Amino acid sequence: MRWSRSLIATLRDDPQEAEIVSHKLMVRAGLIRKLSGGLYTFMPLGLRALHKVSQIIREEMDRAGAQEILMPALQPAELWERSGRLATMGPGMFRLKDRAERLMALGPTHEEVVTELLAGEVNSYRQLPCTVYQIQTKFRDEIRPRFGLMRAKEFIMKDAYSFDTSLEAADASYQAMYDAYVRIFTRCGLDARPVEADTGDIGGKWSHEFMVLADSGEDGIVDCPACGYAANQERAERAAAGGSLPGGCPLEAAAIPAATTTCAPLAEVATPGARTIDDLVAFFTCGADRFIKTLIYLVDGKPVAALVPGNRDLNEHKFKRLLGAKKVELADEATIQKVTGAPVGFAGPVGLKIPTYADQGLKGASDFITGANKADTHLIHVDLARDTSVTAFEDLIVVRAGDACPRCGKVLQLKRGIEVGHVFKLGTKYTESFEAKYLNDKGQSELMVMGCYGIGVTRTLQAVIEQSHDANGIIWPVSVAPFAVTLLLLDPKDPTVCAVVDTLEKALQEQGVDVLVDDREERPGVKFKDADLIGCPIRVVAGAKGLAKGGVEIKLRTSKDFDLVPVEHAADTLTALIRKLTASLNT
RNA sequence: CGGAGCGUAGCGCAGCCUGGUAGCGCGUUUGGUUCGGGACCAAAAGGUCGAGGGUUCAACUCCCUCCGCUCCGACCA
Repeated sequence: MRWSRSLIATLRDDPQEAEIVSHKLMVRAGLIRKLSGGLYTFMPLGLRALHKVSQIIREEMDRAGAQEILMPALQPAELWERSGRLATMGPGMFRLKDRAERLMALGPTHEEVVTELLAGEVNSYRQLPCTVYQIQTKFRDEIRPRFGLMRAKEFIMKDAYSFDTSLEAADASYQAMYDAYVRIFTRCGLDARPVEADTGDIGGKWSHEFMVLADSGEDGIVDCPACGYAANQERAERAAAGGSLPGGCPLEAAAIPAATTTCAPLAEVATPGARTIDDLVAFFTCGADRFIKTLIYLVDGKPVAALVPGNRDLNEHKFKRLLGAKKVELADEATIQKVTGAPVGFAGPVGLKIPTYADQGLKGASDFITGANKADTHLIHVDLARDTSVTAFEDLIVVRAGDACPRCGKVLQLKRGIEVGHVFKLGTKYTESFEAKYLNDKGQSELMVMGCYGIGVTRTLQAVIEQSHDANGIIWPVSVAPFAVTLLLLDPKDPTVCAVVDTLEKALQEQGVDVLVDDREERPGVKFKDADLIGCPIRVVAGAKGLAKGGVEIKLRTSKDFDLVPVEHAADTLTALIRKLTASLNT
C-alpha cells in the first residue's frame, strides 16, 4: 500500500478525548476515529491489525476443533425471556421493536441463540462433543463507555460455545479452549495470565479470566507470588486470619488482648453525628480496625445484615454467591430505619432480628465498637459471641494486598489487569431453559452440558498497544502489526530510489509480506516520526544517501541501530527477519 | 443515575471574569528556499463560537433550558 494514496492520518497532538496511552496512540496513529461515545470507526491501519488478531483467533479455534458459524446480531427478545435474562441483563441490552411491534434485542452475547440452535441440530451423542464459535459485533449499552475500545457500546467479540454429554467431557472442552486461549494471546505478543474469576450474570459454576497486566486495567487481580494463586478481586478469597485479631477497646489504651480476657460489659457511648467510620476514627481516636461495620442489604428484596471489620470492604460478588441470591443491593434509608430503628450510620448487630452474616475475620471478635441501633449512639465492648446471634461466619470482604493466600498462606499482592478473555463452565443452565437434549447410547434423553468462551477482539487489539509502546508510539508485535514492514521512500523525486522501492515492494508482495510504502512528499524527519508512531516492526529506509553507501537500511522498531543491506538481498533478509520475529511469538 | 469539567476552523487550544470587528499553533492549498529525526519565508482557503430561548442598542462573553463529550462515583453506615 502507498501511504500517499491511503487514509492514514497521523496526529501530532494527543486527542482531547483520550485518557490512557493506548487510546491516545490508536487515535494519533490513525487506527480509529470516534463517531460518538463508545462507537468507533476502524480506519485502514486499525482494521488491518484487527483482522490479524481475528485471524490468529480463527486459526487457534479451528486447531482446537471448534467450527466457525455466524449468528444474527438481531434477536427476538422472546429468546431472552426463556432463559430469564431479559430481566437480569436488564438495561445493559439494546432493545428495539420491529414494525410488528415485536420486541427485539441487539445481541450482547449469544448463549440463547446458540443453545436454541444446537437444541435443534443435535439429536445423538454421536454428534457430541461440539464446539462452535463466531467473530461478531456485540452490542452492550454500557453504563459508562471508557478508554476507546476498552469498553465500547459496540465491539467485536469472539464467542465460542461447547456442548458435551457429561461434566467430565465438558471439562475436556473447557481445557481445549483454555489451552487455545493461552496460544492466542501468546501469538498476539501479549503477556496475559489466567486468573480465577466470578461468573456474573452469565451464570455457571467456574470460570477463568485472561488478564493483561496494566495499570490502566479496570479489574483488580489478586496474586500470590509464592504458589501462583491468581484471582479477580471480585472472586479472590483469603485465608482466615486465625487469632491475630486486633482486640482491645481504644477507650482503654492499656487493654489486654481480647483473646485472653473476658470482655467488659456492653456500654453505650453518645456519638452525635458520627455516622461513618472516618467520623468514628476521629471521635474515638483509634484505628478503623476497632470497629465492626454493620451493612444492611436487600437480598432479593429481604433485609440481611453483613458485618465486616471497620477497615475492610464487603465484596458484594462474594456475598451474592454465598447467599445464592439474584440481586444484592444496599438497603435504602427507610428499610434501614425500619430494621435497625435508627437512622443510617448507627446500625449494629446487637439485637438485630434479621439474618446476620459476619466476615470470617470477626470470628471470636471481642471488645469491638459497633452502632447501637439508636440515633447518635454506639456500643463499646461488643463481643460477637456473647452479645449477638450471627447466622454464619464467612469470607465476605474484598481481598487486598497483604492478606494471606487461601492456598499457601503467604502474602498476596494486588495488581491491575485488562480482561481480554473469559472461559466459563456453564453446566446445564441454558440447556435446561431450551431443552437442549440428545439421546445417549442407551436411547435415553439427556441435557447437554455447556461451556462458553469469549475474547474481546477489539479490546485485545488495544491491550496489545497498552502493553507494547514507547514514548514515540506503538511497538507492534509482528503477528498483529497492520504491516510487517514500512518502507520509507526518502527521495520520491529521485528515479533511482523510486525504482529500488518499486522493485523491493513488488518482491515483498510476491512473498506475501505486508508492506506500507511511505511515498509522501515529506521531509525525512516526518517519515521517521510517523514510522515510529504507527509502530510497524520493521523499518526499511531507501534513500539516495543509503544507496550510495551500498543499499537500504533495515531497522527493527525495538532497536536503535540499522543494518545496511544491498538492494538485491533486501527482500530475502526481510522475509527471514519476519520469520524469526514470528517464530519468537509462537508457542 | 449522582458529582465535576469541557464544547470556539480538520486537530490541539486562547478569548469569556470586566459584552462592542473571532484569534493562535498544527494541518490543508499555492509559490519560493530547503531536504536523513516533526524546516523556513510569503500568500490563501477554512468558523451560523454545541442547540434553543432570555437580558441588552449590542452576546463567543451574562442568565435559563436542552444536547453532546470526558473524568470520578454509583456500596461503606
